Amino acid sequence: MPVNLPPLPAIRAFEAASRHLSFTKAGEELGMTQAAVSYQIKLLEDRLGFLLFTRKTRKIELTEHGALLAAKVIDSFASLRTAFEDISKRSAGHLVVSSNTTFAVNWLSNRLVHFQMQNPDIAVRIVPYGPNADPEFNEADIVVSACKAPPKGWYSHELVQADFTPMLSPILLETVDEITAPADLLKLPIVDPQDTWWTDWFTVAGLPDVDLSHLPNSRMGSQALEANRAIAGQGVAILTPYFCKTALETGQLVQPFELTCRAEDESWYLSYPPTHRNSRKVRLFRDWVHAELQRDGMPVLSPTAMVA
Amino acid sequence: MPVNLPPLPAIRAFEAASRHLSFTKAGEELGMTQAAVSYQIKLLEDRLGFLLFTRKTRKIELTEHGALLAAKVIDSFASLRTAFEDISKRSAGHLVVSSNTTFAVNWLSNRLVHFQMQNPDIAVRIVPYGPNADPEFNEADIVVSACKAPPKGWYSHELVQADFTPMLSPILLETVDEITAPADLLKLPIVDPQDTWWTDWFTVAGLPDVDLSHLPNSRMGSQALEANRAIAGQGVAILTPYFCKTALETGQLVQPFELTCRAEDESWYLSYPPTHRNSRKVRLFRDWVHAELQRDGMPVLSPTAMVA
DNA sequence: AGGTATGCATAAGGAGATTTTATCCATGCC
DNA sequence: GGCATGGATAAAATCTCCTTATGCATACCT
Repeated sequence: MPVNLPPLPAIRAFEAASRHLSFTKAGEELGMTQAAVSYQIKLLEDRLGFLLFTRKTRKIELTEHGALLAAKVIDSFASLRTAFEDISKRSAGHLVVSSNTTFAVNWLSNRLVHFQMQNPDIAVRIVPYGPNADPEFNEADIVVSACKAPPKGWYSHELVQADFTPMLSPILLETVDEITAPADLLKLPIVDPQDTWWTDWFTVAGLPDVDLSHLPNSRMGSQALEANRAIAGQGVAILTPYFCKTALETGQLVQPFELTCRAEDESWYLSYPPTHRNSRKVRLFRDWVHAELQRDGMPVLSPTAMVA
Repeated sequence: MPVNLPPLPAIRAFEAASRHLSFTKAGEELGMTQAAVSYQIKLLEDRLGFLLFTRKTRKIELTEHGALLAAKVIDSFASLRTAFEDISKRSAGHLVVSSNTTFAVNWLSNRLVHFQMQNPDIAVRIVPYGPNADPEFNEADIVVSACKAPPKGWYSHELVQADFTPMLSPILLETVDEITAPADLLKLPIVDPQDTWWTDWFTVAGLPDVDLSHLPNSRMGSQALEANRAIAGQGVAILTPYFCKTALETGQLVQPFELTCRAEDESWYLSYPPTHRNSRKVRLFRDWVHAELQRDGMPVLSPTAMVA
């Protein structure tokens, strides 16, 4: 077990005083009075058992021992300072976004490059977020997720509400006679039939009694994967149109019905711990996300709107 | 002006916690509770704006940033610790004795070697003490001096009282017919006639009216030099027999009268600042001086006797 | 499986160090 | 000689920092 150091405030005072060779100046640097520095130095001298400074009139000089010690202490403090500076710089330049796969794949992946170009000094790393996510998400600066409740205690911005409607591949669509009524969907394989969105949607569509529980459950749990299966023609998936924009535009998916539902109690949130409230990198990313959403014509809440 | 560091207690807590990877153990090492460590770490994390540890159940791990920082902080603290250890060792092994020339020449010089042999780990340096002494005496660990009052605030041990009696070279003695009465001394040159000891001695010797003020004054101010002039036959000096022991034994000086005076208000003192109260090196030297005096048959006060 | 022990988080409260304020002193400088 | 500068010191205020007490999660043991 390491040796105990003398009281740290005393060491700090000594460090500053030995650099300035002045208690007054040291006090100014440390934001305290000359008296306090004097007190701390005396404390340290008493502790060590020898004088660190010889007090001449209107100036002080380091004693032999004092000079020896000062050199090393100044050095150690310089190391400490650069250590904290470095880590601060590094932290300021590294943004870890813990994102839901859906958002990461369908939204972030092809836009992130723009953020990078706008902010070349910030290195972004995307890490998965979810029930079985790497616990590394603890180190995330920002979380983007579809949760009923964002991480408690965190600052959260609602991004978009979770709309959903069935989607399928046009190729799959051709395999059936026609899809004119919601009930027609039941002729097709259903991707992730236990997703509660299905019953919600069917209910709104006028079929409150549809029971999908007997169907094999793929339990993908991520729109990104469900969308992939739908694109691959493996079935009908219930998806958020906004996140399928590209697939819809390129004709990989079609939306057979206009009817979309909105989950009132479930939204996409961007959140971050209170400590990041004033973090530049977080602010830049948050504002960038909002700007992107706005470009897409999404009804975006004020960038500063915050959900407690 | 250097960057401000985060609160030092927080850094210290982090340093220990990152070494132990345990708040509890860190607390034990630092002599505080686990709660206090936890508090300090959180403080630091808030200050930095990112987590330093990821809290798993029953153990903690350093985050990426935390690990980076820990390496450097541990390093800096190690430097600090060795700096203080080194200076303590060095201080413990260096003894600066600020001594009156008389004591240094007549007493210390030929005995010091014994102390060195008994304590090979202590390097002794003698520096002059006196009205026109090098201001370096400020760094002295011990002062030996004949003062009416030892440095105020210092711990002081009375060594011997200042006895004095006239001394002269036997060669000088032969140049006069005979010295039988104190008044005979006046036929000889007087070394340092303004030394108040002369009038004191003559008064006790029954010649209260002797006035030496008209004599040329050499103003040596140090028994060592006065003794040298006496040995050289340049006159009669008034000296402390104990410090002339060698010269008396070898016949370089003789003491014409048994009569010695004692300066009631003037003694030889060994003193040291209160901070050295428990210093090993000071204790060893002080006790050694007492032992030497005792070997000489001097009536020595208890080694722990202290004059406030 | 249940109980216990371990390790960290948190709130409230208090003890104590640390800092400030207010002087004092010495001396360099104009 | 008078003023300004720089440090020492005592008393008082402040405000960290630490402890106590408790809760919570979970690993480990029987």
